[in-house]
Order: sequence, then structure tokens, then C-alpha cells
Amino acid sequence: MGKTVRKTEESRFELQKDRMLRAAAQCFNEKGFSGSSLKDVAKILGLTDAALYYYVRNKEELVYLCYVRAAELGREAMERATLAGGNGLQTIRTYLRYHIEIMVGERGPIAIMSEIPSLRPEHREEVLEFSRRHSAQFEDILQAGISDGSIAPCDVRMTGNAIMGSINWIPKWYHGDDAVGRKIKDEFPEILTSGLRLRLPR
Amino acid sequence: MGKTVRKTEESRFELQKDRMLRAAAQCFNEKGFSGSSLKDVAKILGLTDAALYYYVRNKEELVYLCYVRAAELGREAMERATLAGGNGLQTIRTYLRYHIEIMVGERGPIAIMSEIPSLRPEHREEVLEFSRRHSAQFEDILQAGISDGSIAPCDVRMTGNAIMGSINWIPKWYHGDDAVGRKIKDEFPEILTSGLRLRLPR
DNA sequence: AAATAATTTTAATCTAGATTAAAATAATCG
DNA sequence: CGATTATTTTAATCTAGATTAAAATTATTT
Repeated sequence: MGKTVRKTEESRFELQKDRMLRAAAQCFNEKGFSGSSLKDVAKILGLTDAALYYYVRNKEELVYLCYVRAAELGREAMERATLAGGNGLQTIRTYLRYHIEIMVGERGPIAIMSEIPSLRPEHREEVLEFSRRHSAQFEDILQAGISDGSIAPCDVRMTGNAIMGSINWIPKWYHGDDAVGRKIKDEFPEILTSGLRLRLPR
Repeated sequence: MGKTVRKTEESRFELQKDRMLRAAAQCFNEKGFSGSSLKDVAKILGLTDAALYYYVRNKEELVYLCYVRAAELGREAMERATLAGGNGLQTIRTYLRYHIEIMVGERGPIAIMSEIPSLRPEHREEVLEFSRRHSAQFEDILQAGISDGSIAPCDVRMTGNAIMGSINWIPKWYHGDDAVGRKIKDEFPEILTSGLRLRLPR
């Protein structure tokens, strides 16, 4: 079997697999999980649909891995932002910058987690758990910002949902145009956080 | 054929059809267009999958109608908000209030337009056109707000995308819980617009 | 209550797309 | 180079789910 651990092959295998996950993410973001055939994904890679089974057990595992990848990249952005220090508002903004940079950069696209219910129960639970933790962390930072006075008091749950929703929707209208990507990177972190600042009473 | 125009039957037919569109929206929002079978939709209505064909030519037309319905409700909210008068910021906020009220109220759920590419070309173009017009109107109001001084200068395209993305994502996490619905209604219009106000230079 | 029209179901068909096994090709290693 | 391992394709199979036609049921009208 191909997956023996030998430096060169291992890395080639992993590289191809990553390419596949990005191709899949591209399809899924555009036409949805069930709306994309393996042939669609394979075509992007210049392969036959059957070839994908060399990298993945089945289609469900393909989405699952896309979602895991998305979760990991999200976590990475959050981790880097947390380590960067600063007050709550700054951390939120840094996180958004990192996350968006990944989404519209070389490592993108990232799969939108929009069909979690279609996953097999174990996978579904795992992804949901990860997703909940991510949301909770985001809300914690918001809360910290409120405590340190950088963010105006607000319902952190709803505010978190509002901001993350905006982010999650990006792949629906951003399709790789570099100029647009640059604009997103430049504008979104500010747009999404400008409402958070402490504002003077009206 | 059943679709003769006679007052009583017509209204019953239309009522059932609307129920069907809401059931379909619920399925599609949860598992995506291709991920939902007609059986799934029919089950919500206590019907057989084949029964749906009495109301609709095929599955594609079902999504299409869901999207048309979504577009109409969006337009209605925008129209009412525009007629209500007020400056740009107020109009935006009123629109969001109306739109969200519809989404989480009796007339919901509204289908997320997340698989437009799966529509047949004519339908796709029509829905896209509608969608573009809606976005353009939204951006126009933002621009008007900038002109009348109620909204701080910003990139209206990106700001529009940010706000509408947040709205579009709501059905992904709101599943009909009344308490949550009330919270969304109360919080979202403010959260999504608090960043728009003219802010003092830092 | 018969007759007509509306709605739904039953029972088939048909197809796209997932999956698999075996064969073919390409890469790497000793 | 010959052998071994990795990768991809070809060629089937299999199934869920869309679609359809005819029959059954329910509602409405006269």
C-alpha cells in the first residue's frame, strides 16, 4: 500500500492530498457537498474520480477532512492571534486578519462547514465539538475585551455569530479574484470590528 | 388538472404550495439542495415524495421557487424600509429589522441562496439578476447614508457583503428556537449597524 | 348521491454518481 | 537494469433518489 512512511513519498502523498482537499473545498463551496461529484473534484486535479479513492476511503471522509482542515486553520489563526497579545479588541482584529489571510491566500480555499449534518455521526460530533470550542474561544476573547474596556458591552453569543457568519459567507462570493481578495483582507477586519469599540452614549 | 382558477381551490393550492416551500427551505438550509431528497421535504408535510410533483414540475423548480420566495421577501423588507423614510443609517437598520423579523417569524424559514449554480441557466440568471439588484440597492442606501452624514465613509461593496453575509448565515445556526429568534431580532440590527456610525477620529 | 375535479399514493422505470477490483502505468530503489 | 512500490485508469457493479403513469382517494359541485 502506498502510505508507507518514507520521507519523499510521504511528503508527495501528503502534498497531493492537500491539493485534493483544496480542490474539494472549491467544489463544495460552490455547489455544496452533495451537489459536487467526485468527478468534479477530480477534474480540477486532472485525475479520474476513481483516483481519489487512493487518498480517501469515501466521499464522506473527503468532506470530513475538508472540515478538519478548516477547523485546524481556524484554530491556527486564533492561536497566533492569542499569542500576539494585546487587548480583546486587538486580538479579535488580529484573528480576523490571520483567518482571512489564510482564506484568500495560497492556502485557500477553506471549506465552508455548511453541511455538517451530512457527516457520519462520529465525524459529525467531532467537527461540531471543534466548532463549538472555536466559537466559545471567540466569545471568550470578546468577553475579555469587554472586561479590559476595549470592547463595548454586548451579547457575546450574538456578536460572535454575527462576525463569524460574515466570515463564513465569504467563500460564497469570493472566487479567487486577487484584487477582490486584497480588498477583503484590507477591509473586513476593520468593518467587522468597528462596531465593537466602546462608543460614547448617544 | 388541479390548477384551475377558482377562488377556494386556488387559495388552498397556493397555501399548500407555500407550506411546501417553507418545508423545502428548512431542508435545504440544513442539508443543502442536493443533500435533501424530495422524500425529506415530503415527510415534513406528511406526504409522499411523488405528491410534490402535483405542485412543482421537478426538484430544480422547487429550489428555484424557494429562491424566488426568498428574493421577494427580501425585496418586501427593503421596500418597506425605504418607504418608512429616515436617513441612510435608519433605513439600513429598519431593513435589517424587517428582514430578520420575517426570517425568524411565522413566514420563515427563508431559503439560503447558497446553491444558485445548481439552477438551470435561465433560472440561475434570473435569480442572480435579482440578487445583484438587491445588493446594489443595499449599497445605494449605504451610499446615501454616507452622503447624509449618518454613516461613516466606507467601502459600500465590502460593507454590504459583510452585513448580508451575516444575515445569510443565520439559518445555519438558527433552527426555530423562539427564545433565540427573539434574541436575534433584538440584537442583530444593532450589532450589524453599530459599526456604521460616524466615529470620531481616534 | 352521482358526477366531476382535486389531491395523493402505489408501483415502476431510469440515471447519475459512488464504490470496487483488477489491470496498466509511472516512479523509485538497490 | 530488474524489482518493488506508488499512483492512476479502465471497466464493472450497485444504489439512492428523481421522475412518471395509472390507480385510488378525497373534496366539491350540481
